[in-house]
Amino acid sequence: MHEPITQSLTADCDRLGVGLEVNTKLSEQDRAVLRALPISIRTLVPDQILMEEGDRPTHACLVLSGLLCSHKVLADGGRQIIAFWVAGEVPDLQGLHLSTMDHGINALSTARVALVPHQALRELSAGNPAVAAALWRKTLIDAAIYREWIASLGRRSAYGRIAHLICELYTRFHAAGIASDHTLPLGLTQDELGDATGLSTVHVNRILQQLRGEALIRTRGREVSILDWFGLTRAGGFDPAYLHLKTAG
Amino acid sequence: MHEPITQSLTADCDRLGVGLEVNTKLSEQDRAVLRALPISIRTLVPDQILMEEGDRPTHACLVLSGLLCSHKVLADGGRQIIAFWVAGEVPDLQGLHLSTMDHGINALSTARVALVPHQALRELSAGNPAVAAALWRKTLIDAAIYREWIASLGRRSAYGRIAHLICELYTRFHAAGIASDHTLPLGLTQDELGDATGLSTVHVNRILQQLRGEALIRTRGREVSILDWFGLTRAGGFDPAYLHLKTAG
DNA sequence: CGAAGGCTTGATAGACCTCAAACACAGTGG
DNA sequence: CCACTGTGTTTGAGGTCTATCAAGCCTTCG
Repeated sequence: MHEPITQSLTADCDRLGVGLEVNTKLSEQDRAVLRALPISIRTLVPDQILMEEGDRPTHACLVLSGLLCSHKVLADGGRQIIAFWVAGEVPDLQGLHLSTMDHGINALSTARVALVPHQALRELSAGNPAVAAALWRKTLIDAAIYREWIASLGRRSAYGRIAHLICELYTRFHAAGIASDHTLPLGLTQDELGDATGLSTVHVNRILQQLRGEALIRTRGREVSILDWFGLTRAGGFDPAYLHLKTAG
Repeated sequence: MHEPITQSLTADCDRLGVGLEVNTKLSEQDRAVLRALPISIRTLVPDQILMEEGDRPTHACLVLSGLLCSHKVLADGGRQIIAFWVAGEVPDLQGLHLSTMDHGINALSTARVALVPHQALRELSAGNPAVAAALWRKTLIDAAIYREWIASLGRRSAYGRIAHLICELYTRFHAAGIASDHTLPLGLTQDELGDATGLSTVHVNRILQQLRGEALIRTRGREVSILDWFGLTRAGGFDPAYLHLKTAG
């Protein structure tokens, strides 16, 4: 917990620009504008709820560190995780133009977030088309990921879904500078993995055993190492085009 | 095919404004700007492909009449429908800021579409913040629908999924002025219904029989009538909040 | 009238879920 | 230092939901 405060705050101020640059090239001027946004920083503990369905937030939330998720709770009490959010991302960017939350957001690990007033972001967008386009583009990429999840949930087997999810998360963590060496500090329980893939905990466990048995992955605690990247992408039918990474055009 | 051309063209020119007004209030001036967009009209036959995964379109497509869908094809040949698009909607609005299509778009019925150059839409957005916000907002609502589909595919039974889809499509068709009296001119085969809900044709057929047997719906050809709206919403766990209709705030 | 596409039905198989219990591990308090 | 506790993981057995296969039927349309 004894982080070098000054350095950390500097990095924090730049986190949105860095996050957007995963997908979009920004000018130094644009990044300066983003650094100037007023933020207040908050620390979340695991499972802490940031927003709930029906809320009408006035601030957007930028993830500085840790992992957050969006989720929906169904009538029968079942939970479905809709999305994962890593450092540099804004889980509730849609709040800029939709007043009421149609899902909840909570922390999955200890996490630090920066709260930014919607008003400040809207004014910035109005005055700076390049930044507005970058933010819009980011919301479109979020939607592209939703589309891939729809395909995954609708047409992939449990085996394929989990393999695909690991591929996606590794690629995104890697692009965000959080993972390297094919090792993914995932921090998810098998229960949460099930809520994301529409499977039961028990079945997630058995699929993970299968993936380990085939020497595609290794798990140590809640960290996943990918032993055979090509094999895993084949198992999940993973093609990163839908992530629209800057490096991939 | 002998439509009254003049009247039709007038309505066509206004279709984008009318479509956006389903979710967002526009000024008369904004609608005038939208009417001034350069468009070229094209007629599609059922199953005709408009765009394929990997394409880099230069025009956006506005649906004037008929039904279109977005879909993904998986490695094993399985198909998942990602979204349905009705009159007034723009299936590939994400193309404004994402250069490469990550999914395909095709017509499900005979359909008329208007092609609008991306460049014209971008310039319009740059010069008119209200219209830009309306377009952005529409892409965010598309994403909200994706989120609901993720929850549906992940956590609802076949029975709930189909009931929910019928509720959603009736609500959207109704908002678009295409359906009324709880009768939905759906025009989908059971095969297509299965591709949207991640189910086999055979199972879709059995679920429809169940819904009919419970007097929730009636089908005549490819038209669905909802006999018991409240019962159907309960069967599907349907709450229209996620559609962010203008009338609902 | 024939052909094609879509709908319906039955039988069987398999994927995945539920329930229940044992096990592993980290954190806590005595 | 060691029970104790709680959370998460693993295992087994049985059941349910949904897929697959195969065939017959019905409607539409040329």
